[in-house]
Amino acid sequence: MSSTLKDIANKTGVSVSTVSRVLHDDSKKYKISVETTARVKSAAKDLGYRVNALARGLRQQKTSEVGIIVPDISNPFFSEIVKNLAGELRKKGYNFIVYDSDEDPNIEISGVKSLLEKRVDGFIIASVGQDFAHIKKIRDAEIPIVMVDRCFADLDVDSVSVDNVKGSLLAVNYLIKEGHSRIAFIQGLPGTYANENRLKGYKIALQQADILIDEQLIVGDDFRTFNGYLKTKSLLSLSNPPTAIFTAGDLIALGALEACKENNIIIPNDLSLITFDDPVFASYLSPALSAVEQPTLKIAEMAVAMLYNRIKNPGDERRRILLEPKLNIRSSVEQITPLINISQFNDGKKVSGSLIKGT
Amino acid sequence: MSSTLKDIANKTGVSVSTVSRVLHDDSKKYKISVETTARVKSAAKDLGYRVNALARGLRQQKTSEVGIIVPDISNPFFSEIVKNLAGELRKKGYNFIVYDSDEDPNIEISGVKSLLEKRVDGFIIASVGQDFAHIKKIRDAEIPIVMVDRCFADLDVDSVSVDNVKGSLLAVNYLIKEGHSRIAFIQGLPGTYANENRLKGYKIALQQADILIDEQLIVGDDFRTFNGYLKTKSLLSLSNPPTAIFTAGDLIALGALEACKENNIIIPNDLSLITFDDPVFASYLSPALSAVEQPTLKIAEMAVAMLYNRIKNPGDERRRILLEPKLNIRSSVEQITPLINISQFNDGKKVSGSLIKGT
DNA sequence: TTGTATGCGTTATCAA
DNA sequence: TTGATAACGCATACAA
Repeated sequence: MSSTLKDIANKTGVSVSTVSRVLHDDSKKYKISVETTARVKSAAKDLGYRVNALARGLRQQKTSEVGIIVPDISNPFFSEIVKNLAGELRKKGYNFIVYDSDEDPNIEISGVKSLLEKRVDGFIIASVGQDFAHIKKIRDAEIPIVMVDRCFADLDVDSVSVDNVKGSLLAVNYLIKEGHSRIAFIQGLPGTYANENRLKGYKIALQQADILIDEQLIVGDDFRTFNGYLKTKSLLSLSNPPTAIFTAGDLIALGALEACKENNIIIPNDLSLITFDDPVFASYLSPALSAVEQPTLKIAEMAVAMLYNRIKNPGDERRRILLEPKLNIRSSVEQITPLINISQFNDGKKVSGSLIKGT
Repeated sequence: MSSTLKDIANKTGVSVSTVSRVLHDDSKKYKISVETTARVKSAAKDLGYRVNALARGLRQQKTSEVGIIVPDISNPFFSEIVKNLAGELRKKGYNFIVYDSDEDPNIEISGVKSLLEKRVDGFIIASVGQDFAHIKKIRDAEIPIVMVDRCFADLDVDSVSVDNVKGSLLAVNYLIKEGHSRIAFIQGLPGTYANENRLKGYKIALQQADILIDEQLIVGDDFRTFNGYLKTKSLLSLSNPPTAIFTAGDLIALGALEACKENNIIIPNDLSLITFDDPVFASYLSPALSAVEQPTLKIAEMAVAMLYNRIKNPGDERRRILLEPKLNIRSSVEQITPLINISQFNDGKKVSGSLIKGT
């Protein structure tokens, strides 16, 4: 249906190359007469010419496309990331293809395969799971790639993420400061970079306050709402339930909220809640949810800048960027009278005050 | 970097065509010896062969890709739509490319252009703005397309959306039933299909109840949070402010909530609020937000089914599907004592009770 | 100032 | 049972 350079050439009586040059606005460069230029341009318009990106990509061995893969585009955090990524890429003249891996490593792998077949010029991936063979393949094929939010400790690839350990420290130290010591952690997918570091921060905070880590209080297996719901239910039914819950992601927190509502648990009176990730609607929740905010715009900016740099300077050293999280205190955490083991905390010798500034 | 059929042919000593056949699992069909088949397959693996989708698409004149364009991927409604669309398309063996038009008609137009250049096999678009020349171009080029959520009254194209008029009737009739008569409507982008029909439903509901339409109470200009915030502020400062606000979208409602909070307006005591769109977090808001729910999964299913059918049977008659909205009553609307003009409503001769069943 | 010819990687047609 | 070859649409080196 759509016309080609050849069609225009036939119609105007010039050669295909001349048409190509004109349409690239290279008329001056090749000293093509104004008259031919005009004739070609008008013919192109008449015929509704549209360049064929497949042919062009094949010929030029590049597509000006980058492939983006995220675990869950309906998760507010990722949809914001994608949105910001989109804006940044547009500025640089790149198009992009988005894949939703649905938190499934296999879908992610097939997404990578498909994008590779499409010959994208680069990748931006928030990876799921523990396995990174497919990521390594991309890197080793010298195709520019940067990991966002989720990356791998053992794989040397450009990456941008928030300092997850610090984020957890911020949240848990705050809970401790408010008198909590039975603090549960509902985690996301175990083994993932983000989850392990958030867990690590949680544990460090407790240790620094000389609070014993109770494995019963570390639960959960993915970043979805239902996980939060289910695990909150079981935490609530413990003989010695927690006084506070820290969730590893916003969707998990939503699930926790739902479980509490069902059980007539009032937050923060009966239970305190704080979460990693700070979705737009956090302040309108009931109660307004205290949360650790990630700098999504900065993450996107950095990711695109790094990808761009990698495309232009493939030889540069790889970098891992860690961005600062921010604690937003609202009203889902209540100060409680410290229990026994908190007395140890109160001589305060192990708690780093600097981490909870801003409170 | 990546190897080609030719590389494999060279390595194995067979022709390119044979390689192609083997890799298509057409060995039996062409009676290619088991030995050659094995040699080719192993060589392909060794060389890390990966089909070049550009070359294939160019040759076959089809890509098995569909282009999706939505106004705002960070809007929960659209991210859900995209997610569901993705799942449905995957089932049918289609890949897809997502575009975020950022509620900007020009970005949408350039998105269409770019996807056309990529030679996608079909489009699914939630369009922004009033102009549909670019959509018409797609249709007239006989490229399958279905519009979702937002479409055009004057353009005959396959489409799926919720019954917007009915959705508004549901919401506003409910408000009226609760005794409200000064009901404001904060609209989205004027001139868009969704907005005009939501506005229409709002007006019909008022007229049916013999409530005078006060143009002062119809405000707003886009579907974003800030619009909701700003317009709520100005509605609140009216000498005769509304007792209830109906917002045309979830983001607008969020903005309204923020404005109320700032002005110390308690919902629903001081003001009732209800919105079109029912995001996942609606029930956790403070207060739980009453909302008109759209069947996002069904919208996605229908859209993909229609697109698929259009690809297979280009000649079929075009259809416009209208899906049923659902009113979810929570706690953001308060019953108030009817004002004067509501007495007219109380003889009830014009109100269709059937529309508010489910309450 | 413009044209010719070649190749990007596939698939499909025809031939052997 | 396999191979040679043309064509998809474009960009570019080389000619003229």
